[in-house]
Amino acid sequence: MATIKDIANAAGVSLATVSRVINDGPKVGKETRERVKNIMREMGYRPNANARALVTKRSASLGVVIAELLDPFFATLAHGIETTTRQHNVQILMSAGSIARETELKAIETLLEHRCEAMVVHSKALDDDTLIEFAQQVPGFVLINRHIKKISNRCVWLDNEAGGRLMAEHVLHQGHKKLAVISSKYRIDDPVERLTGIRQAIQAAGISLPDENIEFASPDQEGGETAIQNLLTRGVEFSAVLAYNDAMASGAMTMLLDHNIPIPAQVSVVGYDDVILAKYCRPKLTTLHYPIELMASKAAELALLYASGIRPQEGITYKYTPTIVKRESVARI
Amino acid sequence: MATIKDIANAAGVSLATVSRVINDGPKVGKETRERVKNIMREMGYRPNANARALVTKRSASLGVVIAELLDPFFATLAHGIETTTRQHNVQILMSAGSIARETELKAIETLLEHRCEAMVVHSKALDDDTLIEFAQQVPGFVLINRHIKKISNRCVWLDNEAGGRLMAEHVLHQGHKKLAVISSKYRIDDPVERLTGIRQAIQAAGISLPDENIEFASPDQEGGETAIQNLLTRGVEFSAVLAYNDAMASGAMTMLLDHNIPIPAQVSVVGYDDVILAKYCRPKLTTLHYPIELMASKAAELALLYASGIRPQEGITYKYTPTIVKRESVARI
DNA sequence: TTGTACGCGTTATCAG
DNA sequence: CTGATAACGCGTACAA
Repeated sequence: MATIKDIANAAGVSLATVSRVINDGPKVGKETRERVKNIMREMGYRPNANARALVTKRSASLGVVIAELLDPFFATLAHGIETTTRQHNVQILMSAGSIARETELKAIETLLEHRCEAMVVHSKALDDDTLIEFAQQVPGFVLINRHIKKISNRCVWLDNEAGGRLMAEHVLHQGHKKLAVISSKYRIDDPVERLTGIRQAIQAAGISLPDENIEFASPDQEGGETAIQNLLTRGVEFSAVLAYNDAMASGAMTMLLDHNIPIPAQVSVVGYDDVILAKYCRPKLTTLHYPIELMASKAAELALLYASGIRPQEGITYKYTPTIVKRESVARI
Repeated sequence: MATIKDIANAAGVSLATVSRVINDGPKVGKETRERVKNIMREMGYRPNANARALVTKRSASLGVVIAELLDPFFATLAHGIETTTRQHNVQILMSAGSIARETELKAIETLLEHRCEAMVVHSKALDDDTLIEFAQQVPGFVLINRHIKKISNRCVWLDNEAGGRLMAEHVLHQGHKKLAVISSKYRIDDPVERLTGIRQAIQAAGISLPDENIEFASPDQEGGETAIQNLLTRGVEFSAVLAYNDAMASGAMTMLLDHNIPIPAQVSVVGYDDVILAKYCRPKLTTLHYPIELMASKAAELALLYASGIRPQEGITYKYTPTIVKRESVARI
């Protein structure tokens, strides 16, 4: 592959001149510029990003760490990042962290080796201190879907508690008194925050939520199915179920319908996230809209901004609030 | 960030020695090695991937070009690549091509600038010659979901025609005689190949497929809805509909159910791709399984292999065939 | 306006 | 076993 040197030789000019026309440098003769450009085109010249990154110490690329590309939630997240990086002509280095300490760490470290100064990372397995350290080390380090007070201005996150309240309030307003909750069995923050919000709303309504009305399972369709199965088996009575996410809600609906329990006629279901399947399943799922694409765009923008030298504003943070999307899975009783 | 030089100074050895311990070089004293390793750890040293790529001319990263991260099909594809690259300790450079000539080209060129010798690209907008040229230029250039004869051994693709035949044969075997087809309005190869297969099977069964029974729309849920709407409006009679993909099938089901047409009691629906939503929608979708994750893994492996210097075998190609997955959306009549 | 020379962080080739 | 030293491709002060 042709180098800057080859071009210089072919054009009968020096390396410096070629470099200048590549970067639209200031002082180059009109005709020299044209001549060099033509030669570059003829020889199919492409600047070597590695060499460039080496000397400029900037990489024009943004590192991304997410849990799992397969998951529609993360696909949406990735998409949000991709659209904004593309506008900035920035490449994405993508890694999956799998919500495992070792993997997440490895992913970030590899990104570090590539010297990308901008990163948006979704980490649930690493502890605060580790993340704070990375944030100190990398100017454009931004966390998504997590809030660490010490580095608030590097966090783009969702108010999960508010979300929990909202979903509970919605069914309460529809007259439901007996609620069931199917939550995630994984001990990360999100499920406990959402559950906390749910409890607040229920308590405020003067109702109780017995422990036996709460099921913990894997946060996917299968988990939703088994959770409902357990609830049904134990004879728990409920007219509404609040799910940890849309996948669980979908599984729940499947299992309820399999038991000839009509939705929402007999039981209402509320999801969380508003991923694509919420619109696809039947009945269409009433759920909480998680503006993850928007948040991801914001995170990417911040990462790029901070990486470019702008210091993050002190004391600020980027908190988003979910909103309820009413579709067909909730009925008034 | 500490460089190899800093480590050398701190350890009182030369650059060469440090480089050797980093790469597990052959001849280094046991104790020197330990000492250097400790210093590296203390100083938080991380090799600079850019510098390394510059001198070795190898990048330990694989470029990916797909249409759209949001689409579950591509998410699955990306996931397949990710799992195999992770095993090989290879970073992913991810780009979205949006099925647009300019964008796809730009994406590949950026990857080229990063000098990644391995790439798996999904391109529908670029012409054969352009792609062939890239294949010549990049040893590890592999196409996924496309077949170009001249570079067969760089192609991992699906036999779309066979798929079309299979889906048609399935409903024909179930006794259906009046079929409708909802296809994609985009003029890329896939829809015409699938349609060709469908036609072959129908013809072989001695049945006809009038043009008015075929609708072209955007290959998503909305397109599926409008396609069915058009069919219904025009009074076309059919007992089975073959969709271009699962999203369209899902949209079709929604619209049919909205018209109080039970599925599969009155109308059967078959999808294509077997993306995640096929299991989530109700009734669960009978569809063709597109082994895209497997294919993506294969493509990544080939790309890495070819990039490592192994020459692709002449005359070989990587053709996959879809298989029917029977769920609940097709009935015998 | 153009050219020279140095440095970015590594690897690799020689000598010792 | 270890150490100089020359690349790798490019950007950029400093000269000319």
